Amino acid sequence: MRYWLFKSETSTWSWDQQVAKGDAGEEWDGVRNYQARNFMREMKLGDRGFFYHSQKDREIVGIVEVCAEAHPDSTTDDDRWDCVDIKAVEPLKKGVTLDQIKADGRLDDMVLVKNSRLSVQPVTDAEWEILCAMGGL
DNA sequence: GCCAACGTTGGC
DNA sequence: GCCAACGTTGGC
Repeated sequence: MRYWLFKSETSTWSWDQQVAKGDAGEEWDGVRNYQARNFMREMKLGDRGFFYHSQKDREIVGIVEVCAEAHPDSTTDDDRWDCVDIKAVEPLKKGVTLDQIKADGRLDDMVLVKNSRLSVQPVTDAEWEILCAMGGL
């Protein structure tokens, strides 16, 4: 299984909205970036990811699971854009902020730190372990 | 609200 | 195929 990170601005699509969808999950649509799309195409059922709130909060708030592999994005007719569906698994006991991540030292190579604009990105096994621990899981 | 970084578009 | 112009994202 591989690990990922999904970024969303709170006012656009929040963790609470994701949780409200339950096990049915929801399309991670609206991505119009080739790198992000390519990562979604690599995702497999059961892969897990962090749900990150960008802009105002800037913290990882929960864990999600891929519940549908890449398919056409229903919000556009442009066949270049695919997306996956994800469902909420559990919230972190304590959110992990970008400040904490930058201060840690072990996480300096995270895509979140190096390429802050990429909205869907891979997370390594080591990074996953560290972040789960920081989140109280 | 500003601006740096990045990606995309389109003229040549 | 290069690169200038433009638009968007997201940290600060």
